Amino acid sequence: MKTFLKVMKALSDPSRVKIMKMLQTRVMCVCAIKEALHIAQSTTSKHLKILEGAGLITSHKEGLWVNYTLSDGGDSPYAASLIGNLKHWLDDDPEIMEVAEQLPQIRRENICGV
Amino acid sequence: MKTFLKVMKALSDPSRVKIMKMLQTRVMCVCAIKEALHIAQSTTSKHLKILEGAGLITSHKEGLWVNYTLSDGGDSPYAASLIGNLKHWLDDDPEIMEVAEQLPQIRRENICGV
DNA sequence: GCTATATATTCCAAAAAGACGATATAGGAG
DNA sequence: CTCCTATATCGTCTTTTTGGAATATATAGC
Repeated sequence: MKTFLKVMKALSDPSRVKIMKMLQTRVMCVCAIKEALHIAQSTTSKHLKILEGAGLITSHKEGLWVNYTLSDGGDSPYAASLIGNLKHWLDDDPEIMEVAEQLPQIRRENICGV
Repeated sequence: MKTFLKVMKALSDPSRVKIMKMLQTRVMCVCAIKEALHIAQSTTSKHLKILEGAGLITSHKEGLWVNYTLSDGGDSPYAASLIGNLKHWLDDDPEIMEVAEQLPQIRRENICGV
């Protein structure tokens, strides 16, 4: 029950859903996600932690950065199912499309001090 | 996005998940659900409204009672998917099993004034 | 009409979630 | 070691969610 609720709660917030949809396109570090969503860095970190705790995403350190990717869902069947469904869900949603459109311009080189 | 979030939020609460699982077994009126979950009647009504608003359940008046059943998911593809998945999810969950076990004893005739 | 019962709604207090600034930690560069 | 940058955590505030008592609504029976 707990693992199920974690997945549902994690996907109950628009920012976190947007993060999931962005990570479908490509790997992103915290600063890129924060820039894409126009939210504070601390807020971004917290959202990522919730998604990771639900088994929906995984983090990989790369020097100073932390890259986040979609999880393979191995931790939780609930996460696996939702990850799969989200691949084709919400693609025509206005909010998601808006984020997706500006995504190519969000590059780590332009945000972080390289 | 909104309809998706509604489904996720609706399923983010243990009582509401239990209601979904009980309705898989049979139709239930408000008083039976309240009795099965040991929660107040107003709380029960509110949970049911949230589930109904998400397209996960539907209500049918039968005289003084209101019977709730699982929705067919026609309103929302997200609801439809989750309704389907929940059919085989959480069957071995301790909390769900506890509720399921006492379900046969919860009959309207024993609770309401007939 | 009146009474009783099932459900819905309102109101309020407690708990949880969300956002942000400030601070702490970690890892690279010099 | 020191400085700088990316990320995580903490403290605080605001907003939302939750639960229940009280009240309102609806329907059946008389």
